Amino acid sequence: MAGRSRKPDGTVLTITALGRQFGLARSTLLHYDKLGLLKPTASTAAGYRQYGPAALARLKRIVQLRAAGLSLESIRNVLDSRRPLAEALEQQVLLLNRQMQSNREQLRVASELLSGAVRPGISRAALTKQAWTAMFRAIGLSDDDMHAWHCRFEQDTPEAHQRFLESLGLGAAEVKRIRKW
Amino acid sequence: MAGRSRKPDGTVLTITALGRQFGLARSTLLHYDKLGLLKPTASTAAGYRQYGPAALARLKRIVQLRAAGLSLESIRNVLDSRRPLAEALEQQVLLLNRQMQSNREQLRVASELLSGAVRPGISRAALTKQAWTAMFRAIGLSDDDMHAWHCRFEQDTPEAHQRFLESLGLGAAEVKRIRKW
DNA sequence: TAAACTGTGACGCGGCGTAATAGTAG
DNA sequence: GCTACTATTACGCCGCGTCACAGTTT
Repeated sequence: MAGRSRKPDGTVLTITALGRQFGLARSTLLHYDKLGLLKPTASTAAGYRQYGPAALARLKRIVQLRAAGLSLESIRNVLDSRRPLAEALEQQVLLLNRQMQSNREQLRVASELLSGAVRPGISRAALTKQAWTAMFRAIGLSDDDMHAWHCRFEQDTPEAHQRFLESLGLGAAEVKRIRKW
Repeated sequence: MAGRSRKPDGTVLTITALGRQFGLARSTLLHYDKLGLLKPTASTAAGYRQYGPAALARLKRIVQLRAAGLSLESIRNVLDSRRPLAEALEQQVLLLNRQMQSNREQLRVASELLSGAVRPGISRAALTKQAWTAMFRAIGLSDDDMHAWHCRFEQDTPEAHQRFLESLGLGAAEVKRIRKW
């Protein structure tokens, strides 16, 4: 019995079975194998891929990191300890912010074209920022109140604060300035 | 002179010159030609592409629509009147919203992994929404004040209001609810 | 003649999906 | 022998960038 219980999970899966466990297609796992991202634990005499518990655990991490949008190459570097995880994630956050910035810009252009070129003079950033401060004043907040509000936001959830400022279309410089303020 | 002044712009550009006018690479225009998106107006005896005013105008629209993120295929359909512009733009807005949703989700996952799996029970949406209301209360706003604030935001810049609510990670249903409120 | 252009065609990127063909397991 | 798997190889997508090689213009 000790021999049986020593190994907590002796399951060995074929490629399609493993895919089903994670909602992935067979072609995906074939691709990962070819890239060297996820190699099968062993092979049968006929060359069938066999995935053991170790491969299963590795795939779990792969799926997790892909959910954060990391490239397969980057994931491989992290899992093979060629690169610290935190570094890859921080870079990924920067990349995602750039992408969202780009998406916002495209959304703005599409909206403008849809409505037939609205107020092309004033930049959207200024508009949105102005609208915000105007609304804060409308509910009776002074500049000091706004300052206090930013401080609280920054201390509470700095990351959300960052994203909020960026969502106004502000440049990196101004975001930094306000967060230090 | 009448013959000269009848045509307002007789400029004919070579491929690289045209590219410089729009900040595009030669390879880009070669690509557009191959796709049938932008054909040169004429050709020299040696086969050199020549772009006239009409091509210039068309390229201007192409650049504009690409700034909204439309695919080259979609742009071609619009410019060749196989598809109404508004329809393509509306579909593009939907696509961009999906992409931003996806980006937000990836950003959330990346942040969670960075901070070492923080409170996996509570959803990020709830957290962010809670943080927001908490901060509003912290500066002395009542529920009625918040209501008034949302109303103002919605009337002023409904689109920005929509994006702001989505940036909190709220689902489409809740966004709709608040906007109607 | 040399530099700076032009043409065409092919390959590469990322992350797989989709055949096509042939062998294997139950 | 039938069906459901498996293997490998190659091509397609999108929007170009980047050779490589040859001809043209200045």
